[in-house]
Amino acid sequence: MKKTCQHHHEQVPPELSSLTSRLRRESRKITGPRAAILEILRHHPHPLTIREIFGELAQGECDLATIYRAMQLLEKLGMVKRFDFGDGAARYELMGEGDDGHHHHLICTRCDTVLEIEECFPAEIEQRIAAKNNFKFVTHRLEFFGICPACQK
Amino acid sequence: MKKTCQHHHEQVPPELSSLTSRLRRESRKITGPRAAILEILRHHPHPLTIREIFGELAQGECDLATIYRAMQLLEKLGMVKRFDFGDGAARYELMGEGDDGHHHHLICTRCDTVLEIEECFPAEIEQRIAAKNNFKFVTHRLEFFGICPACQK
DNA sequence: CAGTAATTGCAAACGATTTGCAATTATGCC
DNA sequence: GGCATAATTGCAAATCGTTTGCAATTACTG
Repeated sequence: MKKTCQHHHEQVPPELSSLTSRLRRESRKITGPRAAILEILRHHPHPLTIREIFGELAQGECDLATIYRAMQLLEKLGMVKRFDFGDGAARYELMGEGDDGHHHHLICTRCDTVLEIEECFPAEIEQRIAAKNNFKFVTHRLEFFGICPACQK
Repeated sequence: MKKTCQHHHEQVPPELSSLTSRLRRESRKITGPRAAILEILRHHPHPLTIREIFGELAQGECDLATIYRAMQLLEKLGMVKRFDFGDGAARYELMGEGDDGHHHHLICTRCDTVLEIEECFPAEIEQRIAAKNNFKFVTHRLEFFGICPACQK
C-alpha cells in the first residue's frame, strides 16, 4: 500500500511534550520505543498501519509487538484514533487532546491515496436512526472510496 | 433519487433455483456445499460470518476453505454482498439480482445485534465530496454502532 | 457413460494481531 | 545518586481469519 495523504485540518499535531506528559499523568513510562512512535505519528498526520510505523522506525529500534502494545495503550488513553479501511489492517492517527478525532477519509481504490474529508454523516439523520430504533450512544464508521484524479487518466 | 438506498426488510430472498441457475449460467457447478451455503444465506437475511455459516451447516457437510472459496465466488458473481463491521471478520448477505445490495446497519456494541437501516449517506453530499476532490466512482462504507434497547438496562 | 474442467478436503502457509515470560528500564522515593 | 519496583520490552510461540497447493473427487457435457 502506498501512502499519500493531504490533510485538511488546520490543526497542528500535539507537541511531543504534551503527549509525554499525558502518558506520565497515567503513570506510564516514556520509553525509547514510545517516544519514537509518537514522533512518527506527529510527523505523519494520516492513518498509519502498524507496518508503516514499523517501517519508519530505525531498524531494530523497536519490536512489532511493542508497536501493537503501544497503539493499544494510546488508543485506550484517547491519544490516538483507530481507523479501518476494510483491508484488514488497522490504521492509527494521532489526535489532539480536546478532539475526539471523529472524521472520515476518501480513499483511492487504485493507488490507496488517502484524503481527509470534512463532511460527516448528518447528525439529525443519525439521531433519527437512534430514536427510531431506540438505540443510545449511536456513532458511525464512514469511509469513502473512489478513483483519484491521478488514477483516472 | 437515492435508489441505491431503498432497501427494505420485507424483501424476499431470491429463490434457490434462481441462484443455482445463476451459477449454471456462469458454468459453475451446483455442488452439495454450495447448495447448502445458499440455503443458509436464504434463511438468514443478515450479514453472516464464515464461521456462522459453518456453524449452521451439518457437521462435516463442508470444509471451511470451501466456504471461503464459495463466498469469494458468490461475491465475484454479485450474488452476495460483503460487509465489514470492523471486528476482523467479513460478513456476507445474499442479494437480489437487480439489487446492488448497498445498505447499512446499526450494530449493538454490547450484544452484536444487527439491524438493517434504510437511511443512507446523502447522495448530494457524496457528489460534492467527489467533485471537490476530483474523484470518480465514489461510494462509501457506512455502519452505525450503539447500544440496543435490550442492552440499555 | 466417458472425458474434462470445476470443485473439494486437507494441511500447510499467511498476514495481522496477541500473549506468556523472563530480562530490562523509567521513575518515584530516600 | 542509588534503589526498589512496577511498567515495559524483545522474543518466540500462539491465535484468528483467510488463502493456497495439491491430489482426489464430482457435476455437467457431449
